[in-house]
Amino acid sequence: MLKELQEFYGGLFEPELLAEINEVGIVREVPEGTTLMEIGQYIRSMPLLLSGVIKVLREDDNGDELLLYFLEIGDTCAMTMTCCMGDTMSEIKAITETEVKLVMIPVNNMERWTEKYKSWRNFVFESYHNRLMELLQTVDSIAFLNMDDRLLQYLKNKVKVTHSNRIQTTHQEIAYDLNTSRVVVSRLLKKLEIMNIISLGRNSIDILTEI
DNA sequence: TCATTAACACGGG
DNA sequence: CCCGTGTTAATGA
Repeated sequence: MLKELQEFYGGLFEPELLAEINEVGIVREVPEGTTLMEIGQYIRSMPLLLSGVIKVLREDDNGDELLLYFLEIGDTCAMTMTCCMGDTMSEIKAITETEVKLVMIPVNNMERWTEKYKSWRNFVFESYHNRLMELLQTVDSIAFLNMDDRLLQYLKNKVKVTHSNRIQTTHQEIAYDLNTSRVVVSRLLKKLEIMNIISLGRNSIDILTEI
């Protein structure tokens, strides 16, 4: 039995299901910055996240991207589940934010597990629910918040998923995620620095206070 | 008013 | 030198 699987999903799944996951799952270690899923791509296996962070994006025709949410340990991709069942294409793009370790589960197990294991059904429903909630929060922030607050929420989110007060990224990268320009990001970050909320460095942002 | 775009200078690796 | 950063001017929504 995989150590991480037992550790993180042991309390969630029945031993029998864990054993099945262990049997059919393929462990993959993926470096940072790898595209796991493209828009329009068909999905053949479902990932269970063991460690690391995955960034989920929406992309328009021009290639402009917008961050939807992050996936952490214990999360799975909700889009994958619908895609697997209905044999449809992915509507989103997924990139590894950090180095990631995951278990790939072939889709043909989905249906059987959903019938057989209560814990699996719950997990799927819960994942759906969580993703939907995160998505709603993102929609809210775009609809109701101005860029200052969106940026703050973004930073806060980053701190949460990376478990670090130092964010390693460029202003341009943030601008892409929030679908705005670097000038704005630089200006707002500078403002936050003057307010002693953050400290800026090259390729890094330190969060000084609890946001 | 505020975002975007283009342009430029500064400086660290 | 290259790249990330900070700023400004012009333009538009």
